[in-house]
Amino acid sequence: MTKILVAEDEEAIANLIYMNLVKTGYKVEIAYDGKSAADLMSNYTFDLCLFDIMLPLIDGYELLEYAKLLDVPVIFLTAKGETQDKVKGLRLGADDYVTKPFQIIELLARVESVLRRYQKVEQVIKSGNIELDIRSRIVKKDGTEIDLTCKEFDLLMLFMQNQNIALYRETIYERVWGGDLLEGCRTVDLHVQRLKKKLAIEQRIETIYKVGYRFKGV
Amino acid sequence: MTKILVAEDEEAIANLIYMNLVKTGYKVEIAYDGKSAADLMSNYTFDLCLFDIMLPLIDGYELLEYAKLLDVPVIFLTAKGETQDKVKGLRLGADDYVTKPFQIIELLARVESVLRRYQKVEQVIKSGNIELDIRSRIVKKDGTEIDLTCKEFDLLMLFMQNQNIALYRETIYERVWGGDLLEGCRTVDLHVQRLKKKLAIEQRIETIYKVGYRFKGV
DNA sequence: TATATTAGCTACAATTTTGATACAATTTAA
DNA sequence: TTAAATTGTATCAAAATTGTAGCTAATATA
Repeated sequence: MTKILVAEDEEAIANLIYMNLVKTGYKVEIAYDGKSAADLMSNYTFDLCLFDIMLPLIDGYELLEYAKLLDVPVIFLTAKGETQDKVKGLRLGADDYVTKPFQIIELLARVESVLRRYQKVEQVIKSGNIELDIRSRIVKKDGTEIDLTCKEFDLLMLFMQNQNIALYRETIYERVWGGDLLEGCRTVDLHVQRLKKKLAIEQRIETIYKVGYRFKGV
Repeated sequence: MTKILVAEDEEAIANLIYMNLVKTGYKVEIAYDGKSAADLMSNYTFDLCLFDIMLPLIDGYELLEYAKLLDVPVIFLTAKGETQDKVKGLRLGADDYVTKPFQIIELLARVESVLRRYQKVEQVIKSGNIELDIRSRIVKKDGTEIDLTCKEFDLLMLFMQNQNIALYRETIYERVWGGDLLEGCRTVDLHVQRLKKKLAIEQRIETIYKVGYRFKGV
């Protein structure tokens, strides 16, 4: 999951950003001052940072230097539309710049753009000895590649994205095949079966009688 | 010397940009409409493009697509401060965006920033015994040059820029040919086949049934 | 325990997808 | 202009995936 660090001292703006990023599917940490942001950076790995320039304790420019050191892309947020700041930010190596007040959709677009550029979008899901890479569509068990068909891969991806969650047959069908599951259709069962067999993970995919299946996480 | 293409129909702005870029030490070509810009792009290699969005004959968005095909970074210039345009531009893959009226120093900073960002991107991609130089469009295998056609080169470049990533036929078509892949069109398959044969790398381009192809990195 | 429903299993056939080759259309070069 | 190269379409064969059918085993409930 893609992790984003937001350093912003105005709580209202921080919350607005937080909610929208989370809703979009990112994992987000908030720091209300520069010191906390730096601490978070040294303890966790982030895929992207959003920094206000004017921050208590440590300002955005200093944070930027630190982020560059760690090779994490940075987008600056600032109330000042002043050109001088923009120039300084970009010269120092910020990846982008958004001026407050900004439309949230613009921020999201820039976030996406920078992430795409950096290819930091996380795409590998691990669970026990199973590893699924969404980008390459390669599945490994104990490090050795397992050859899955298209549907099998999609099914496993759904399971691994929803570990320890009961998935109704209807839900599975809808998410993997699209459309509605017809009465008496055994397609889902059959594919679950094939997946179990290929990966030899009979015990990790539990059948929930009259409901569907559940992939046990570790 | 770094070469920049400016496509801008307002002469006053074009001149302002031209003078400042030249003064900073860049080599600059000006096009007053989209068609001339496209012609220049096909005849010369640029390191960066500055495109106005609203242009006679061919608009900035179309030029962007062409530039992306040639792997040239693009900064959009536009009079419209509208968020929608910004979003559209960034989504389509523009590297940055400057709204008119802009301070020339801000434009210069963004130019510098994008160039710096791109110069980090290697112009020669190596993978095993295969070596692809984007600028000279030369491909070598075990040090000896392999003669590829235009499409074959673009295809290989896409593969080498996306090693170990499952590329959907739709994506491949969009990125190499542009536009949408029509139902039942076998063009991608055929070119992959030809590429495999010419380079004798059958084992390095894997077919992903019902999805597309994957170039195995080393 | 009996019964009805639900899920597991196997085989097979239909469909879809891909590989290979030939050939025509178009563009580029001589 | 002619020749050569590139590019895409058509066709056929081969391969893989996918879902149905039919049977058996398991489960829940009365």
